[in-house]
Amino acid sequence: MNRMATRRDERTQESRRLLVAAAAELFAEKGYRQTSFVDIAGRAGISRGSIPWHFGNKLGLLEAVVDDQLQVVLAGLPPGGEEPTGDSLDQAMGFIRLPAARLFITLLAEAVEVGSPIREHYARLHAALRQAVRARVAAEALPPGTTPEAFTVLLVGAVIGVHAQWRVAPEAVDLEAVRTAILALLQAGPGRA
Amino acid sequence: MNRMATRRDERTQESRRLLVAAAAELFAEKGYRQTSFVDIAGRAGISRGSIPWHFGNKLGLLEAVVDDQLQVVLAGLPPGGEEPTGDSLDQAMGFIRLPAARLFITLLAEAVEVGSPIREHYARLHAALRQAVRARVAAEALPPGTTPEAFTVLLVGAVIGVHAQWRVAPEAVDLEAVRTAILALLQAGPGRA
DNA sequence: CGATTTCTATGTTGGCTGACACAGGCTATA
DNA sequence: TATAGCCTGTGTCAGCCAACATAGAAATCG
Repeated sequence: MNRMATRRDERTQESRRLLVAAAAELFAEKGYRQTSFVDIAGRAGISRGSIPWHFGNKLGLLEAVVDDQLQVVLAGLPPGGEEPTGDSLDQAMGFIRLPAARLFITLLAEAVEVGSPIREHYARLHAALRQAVRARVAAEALPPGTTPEAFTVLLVGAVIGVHAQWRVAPEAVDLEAVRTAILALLQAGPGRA
Repeated sequence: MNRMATRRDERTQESRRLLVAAAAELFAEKGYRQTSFVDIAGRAGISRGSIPWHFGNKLGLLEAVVDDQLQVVLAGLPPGGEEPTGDSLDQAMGFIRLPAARLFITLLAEAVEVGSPIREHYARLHAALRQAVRARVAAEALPPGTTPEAFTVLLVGAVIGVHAQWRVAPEAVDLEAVRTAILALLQAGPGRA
């Protein structure tokens, strides 16, 4: 039989929630590497030492943030979303402005900036995109002149935006691929952390 | 080579000091069993959970209190103490009013009250007294009509008072016997703890 | 430049807090 | 007198905080 939820559990979940929320905001604002534990803890109103305690290390926090935001995406559009009006990827790009999408774009852009081996993950991300938009959007409609790096950034944003807008079934999006790629990209780069 | 004292050490020692001081006061006021962790923690301004954390259990705290107060006794009289003026145990009894002595008296009285097997320790305490006052006071001068329990209480108080007043050499006082007896007495009795 | 110091940020850990589990005593009810 | 429920108090432990150790970057010096 399952245990009842205790006040301890509630406190733990609340702390994690606050930290993840604060980190998501700051990562989107300043990027992953430019955001320190002090920044996050200050915004969340929790002590700095609690971050590695909860998430092991900074990458663990990023992982929690990514997973959380992917869940936000899966939850669908905000109330009042209208029916899709087009099927080109350019239109899908418009939805990159969604907060969750903004975060992923920022993270990917940062990965490119710090020189992560983004090409290694290109194929996988591309496959994820194709799988996601196969039903409604032709992946071939993407602008062909962009560099692989920028292309990938756009792809991920598109995966998110397309999914949110056209309500592609969750099974159709290989979110695990997106998640793995983002984490690997930010982990690989050299830097102060 | 020994490590430098850190702020952590200081905090630990300060917390222990506050708790021992608060416990010593409350034990002397209300007795050992009637004093709860909440009482002690409240007076010390420290959380209740810290007491067993620092001292293992309530008896560990009592042990720390006893040791601390014995050290106070060993430290000698307050400045300005005059030379001893008498050598009877009755005079020594006057010093039972010393705060440290008051604590021990209270603890022993409580041990008697809860029915600890105080007689088992009588011989040892008596020997401690004889050893302490041999140089200046005749143990045989004690009032002979008192009950063994009250007698023991008085003995311990006298050990402390005599020592403090006449500056008996520390080696002459079997403080370990006093300490052991007090702890054993309070530990043995049945009670709510 | 290279060496040295200072600064900043992360990861680790000792110490503290308060929720929880449990035991023993007390009270109410039959 | 039994029995059940309540209350009080101790001991344990997950969670949190902040000091400490350390590494890498940046600044400063020779």
